[in-house]
Amino acid sequence: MATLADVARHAGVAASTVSYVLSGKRSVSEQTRERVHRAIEILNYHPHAGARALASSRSNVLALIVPLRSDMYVPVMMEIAIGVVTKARGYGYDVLLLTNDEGAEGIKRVASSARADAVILTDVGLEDDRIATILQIGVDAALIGVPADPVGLDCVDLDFEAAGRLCVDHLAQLGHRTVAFIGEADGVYRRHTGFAERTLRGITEGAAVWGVDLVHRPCEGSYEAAAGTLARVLEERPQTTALIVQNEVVIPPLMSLLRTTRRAVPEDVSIVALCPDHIADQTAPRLTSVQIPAAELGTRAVEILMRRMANGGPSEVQLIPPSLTVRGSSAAARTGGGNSRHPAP
Amino acid sequence: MATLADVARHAGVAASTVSYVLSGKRSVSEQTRERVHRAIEILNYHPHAGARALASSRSNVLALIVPLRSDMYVPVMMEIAIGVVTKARGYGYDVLLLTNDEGAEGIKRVASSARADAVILTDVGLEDDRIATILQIGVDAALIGVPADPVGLDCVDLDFEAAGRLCVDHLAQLGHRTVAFIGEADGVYRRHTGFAERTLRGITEGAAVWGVDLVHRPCEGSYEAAAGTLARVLEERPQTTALIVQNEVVIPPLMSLLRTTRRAVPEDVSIVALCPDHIADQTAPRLTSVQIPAAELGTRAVEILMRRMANGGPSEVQLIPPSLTVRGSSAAARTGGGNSRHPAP
DNA sequence: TTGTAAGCGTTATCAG
DNA sequence: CTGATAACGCTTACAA
Repeated sequence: MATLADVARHAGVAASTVSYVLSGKRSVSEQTRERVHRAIEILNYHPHAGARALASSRSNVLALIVPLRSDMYVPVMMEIAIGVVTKARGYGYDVLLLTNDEGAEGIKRVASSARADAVILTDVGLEDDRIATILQIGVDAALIGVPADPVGLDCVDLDFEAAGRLCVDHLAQLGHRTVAFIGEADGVYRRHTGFAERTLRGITEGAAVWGVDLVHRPCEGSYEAAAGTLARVLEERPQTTALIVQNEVVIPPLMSLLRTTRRAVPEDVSIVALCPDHIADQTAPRLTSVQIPAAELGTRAVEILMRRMANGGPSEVQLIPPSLTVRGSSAAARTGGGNSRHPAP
Repeated sequence: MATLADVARHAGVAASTVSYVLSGKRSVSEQTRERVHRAIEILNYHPHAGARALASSRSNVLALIVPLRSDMYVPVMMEIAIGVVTKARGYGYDVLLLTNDEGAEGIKRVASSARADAVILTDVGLEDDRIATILQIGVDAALIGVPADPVGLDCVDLDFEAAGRLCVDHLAQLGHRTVAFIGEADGVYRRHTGFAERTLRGITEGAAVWGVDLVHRPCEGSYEAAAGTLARVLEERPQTTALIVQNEVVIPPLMSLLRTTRRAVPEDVSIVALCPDHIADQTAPRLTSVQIPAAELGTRAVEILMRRMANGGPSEVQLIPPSLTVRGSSAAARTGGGNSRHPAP
């Protein structure tokens, strides 16, 4: 492997000049720059990342911490990761992938060993123990998700509360008065995951405002869970005309159950989902949904970090405004004073 | 941040001694080792990764290259990544996440800048341009997937050919004689993705051996695609009694379509899937399936690299034998000489 | 516009 | 069993 010194020798310049050509931190005459570049080309020179990190005390690496839990929707995670990596590369950064089983220790490790310059946290809970570590060691960080107390932290997330409200608004405007919210698995709420609780709040408040009669049912990802939850909802509240669904894996079973029990979507039951667009596009009928902008969450997190590492400045919470796309799964509620075609026995 | 020198001073020993305490590369008296460890504790010392990489010319980092294509099943990718990261940590390695949009350049970059010691490739095609790069720069690599010419390469994959044959065996033994294979999206075959072609070959050969009448239908992930594919298959070959499905995302639409058209699974149509277990468990009835051992692929890739970086030795191709789990979606074919309840008009 | 040289924090060789 | 010390390859004042 050629070193900077080799390049300098070959180009007949000082080592520092080569370095400056590469970093652009001081002006270099067109001539010598050319010569240096040629030498780099010829010798196939690649700067040694470790040496660079040592001398500059910057690793040009971002650490991305992902959960290894399986009760979260994986494709969203993956999309975030892709977004992060792609954006980071645009700034000349690489991305280190950490799982959460190292917990806060992992963050401490990569930060204090200077393996990474900054950290991106995903799946942030309302009370998240990793936050204490971040504040304590003072590593630059961006959170995807908003904790209960975001003071001094850079966060980005979909505005889930507004998203929840948006779902209710849409249904209420269509005349729906009895709505069920099929949510994430119970554990997600017990962990006080921010996005889940905020969505619930938005939906609850929206329902109160519109006078919509609402129930919330957490739901695991299996077919049985979906079946049980749906059956219970329809039995207890046969006048239900609309479903809001936040648990993406439960959408396919839900759809086929409705079909099996001969309830047409959207004629008998309207559905509004909170999910990535490509999920909403894969069902028949397509789902009216509030989009989860996963890739954008990733790229924004990177942008936040780049800004922070350059400027400093005050921390901020970025809430991305939700947008609801009307597709085929929602329609005006069956008229007739809340009666249903499927009255209780 | 405390440095090794600080620790040495605090413990009253030479810097080299501290280094040796950490690496264990030469014996140190119980006493001094204690003192050093105490100093490390007190000063909260963490070795500087860059300095280490520079001095030892090993980064202790693995690079994992993932595709950013969306026509591959994402959860499998994620599971592989989790497996890789977890296993790598066990060996003291961190994992750098690269997307394939840098292509072979990305590999070159991290390898020649010594950002990573070795590379793990996923989504390996039969003819993969990244292989040339790997061989050329001589970086240690493990491929998840097997190229057409694996000479000199370390590979690991599910034995997809055997997996395909296994599916046919199972169905044939149940008396099925007309089978459709719903495969990956057309692009996957056009890219000559190894696993897809091998599966097809296994299925084709199995069908030939058993005298099973087989059609292969590539299928995109949308509901419409699934619907179209299924409709066409059933129209053209109404005597079809079994489906082999390799495209995980079309499973939910397929199931609900069968339900809608009043074909019972497994009474009218048997289904065998090639997919991760948790997918097979999420439908009703649960799917008879050949498991895709995603996490194991990841951990094996790491093990291969660790062995290679330690020993050298000849390269190897590890094909994990498939295992078929019988669940509720497959049953004996309807008897009666291949007649169907749904004859052509 | 360019060169010189002092680190950056480890590892590993060579003595003792 | 332990200590000095020369690399490792690059960045960045400080000079010229």
